[in-house]
Amino acid sequence: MVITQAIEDYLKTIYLLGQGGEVATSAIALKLKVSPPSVTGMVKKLAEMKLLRYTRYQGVELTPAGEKIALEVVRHHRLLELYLQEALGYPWDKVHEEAEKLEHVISEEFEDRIAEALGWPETDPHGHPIPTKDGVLPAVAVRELLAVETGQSATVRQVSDGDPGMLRYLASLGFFPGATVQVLEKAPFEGPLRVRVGEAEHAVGRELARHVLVSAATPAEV
Amino acid sequence: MVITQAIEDYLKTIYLLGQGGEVATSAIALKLKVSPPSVTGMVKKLAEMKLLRYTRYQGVELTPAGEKIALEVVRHHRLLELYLQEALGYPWDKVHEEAEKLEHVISEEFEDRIAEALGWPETDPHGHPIPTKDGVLPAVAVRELLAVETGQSATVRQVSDGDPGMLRYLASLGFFPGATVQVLEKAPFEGPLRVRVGEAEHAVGRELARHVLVSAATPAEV
DNA sequence: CTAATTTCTTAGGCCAGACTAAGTTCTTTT
DNA sequence: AAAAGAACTTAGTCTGGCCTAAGAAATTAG
Repeated sequence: MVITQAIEDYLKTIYLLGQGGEVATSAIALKLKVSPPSVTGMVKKLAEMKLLRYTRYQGVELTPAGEKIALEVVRHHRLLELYLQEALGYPWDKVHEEAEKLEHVISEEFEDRIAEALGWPETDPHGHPIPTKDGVLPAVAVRELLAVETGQSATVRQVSDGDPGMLRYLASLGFFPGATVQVLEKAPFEGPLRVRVGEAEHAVGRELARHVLVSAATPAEV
Repeated sequence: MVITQAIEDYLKTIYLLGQGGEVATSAIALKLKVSPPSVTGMVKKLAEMKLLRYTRYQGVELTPAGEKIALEVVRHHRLLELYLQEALGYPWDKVHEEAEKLEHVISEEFEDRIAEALGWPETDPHGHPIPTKDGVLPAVAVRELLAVETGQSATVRQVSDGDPGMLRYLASLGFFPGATVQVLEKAPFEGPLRVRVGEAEHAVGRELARHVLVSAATPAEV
């Protein structure tokens, strides 16, 4: 059973989309930028390999074996992101793209050495937890910024990567892991949020806000 | 015109085998561990792409365009080898294998950043010159250890990578770039050489000696 | 509850890059 | 210079991973 790069990419994507549930083939197609029939084909193959369970017309769910591989790839990805930033001085918004290519190629040895160089870190530059070597994803209690009550404060925990443009924009507003944010006002319907981040106040669209995850404010630690 | 990893590997291999001349398809097949027909097929395609000149039943030679790509890959490879050793503490004999995978994947940005971190180095851990960004391979005047006169001394310049076992063995005898070696005696026919490396004396087979390149002794710099 | 729409799958093909088996052409030997 | 051997190529296949076009199931609408 040979695990190709394509397979790794499917498993990783399914894992990230799936966090606790079935994943639709169309969602996978969208994320991987391939056609839906390609996904169906690959998904059948992965089911044969016992890396996931597949029910026609319904969806897909990783088996423990599939999840294990996915977590290895995610670990590689997040360690690489952090390493690129910390050791090579990559800007925040460029680490994702490079890690995307390297994650499929590095050896166990490489993984260990950068993990060591980084002091066995637990989160990547965007605040995402790094799975451990034995395939456990440290749980973090976060909720969407949208869920914060008007007037309440919270600490930014994660900012979703993927789109460098959005990431740059969020960064320009001050949304980094660790930053404190206060929700001043939520416009009704799908209107924007008024928030305070550090000194500044901004209006933030809902779509954008959905990419910011926070935990209860812990001002002391900032 | 899409340059795949396979194409990069062919061009690199042809370049390294070719240093000034035609390369036989069988040599490529041997090095890349593919069948001769596979090489013929690929070589035809590369000729179409104007990356090399190909004469049936004869051999192959890179065009400037092909050589440019080859040199980029070689630059990646050698920078990576050095980075793995210097920055991540890889042992001498393991850098090659990892670099072999990474060389096809890293971006220009990555290349620049590790080059900078290393202080724009000129040779890799095995003593091979690193091509510059604009595709020039710094010339180094070296000859085979076998060519050294009996009684003469020389400075080790390069040790060919590729086979980790051989590399480890050579290292155990003291053959690093920079080491001084004296040829004490050459057995006739294909017999071994007696050499002194540092304090120790060793008998070295011709095959092994062929992998050690030296320049005129410059004791001062050691 | 049927019809329209969306979502997913099947069918059939393409391309890259590898392979084996069966020729060619070049080289060496005698 | 003919024959034997080595080196290289052609022919025909296979596999992985993708695609489009067309059909089946599930969902939503009326």
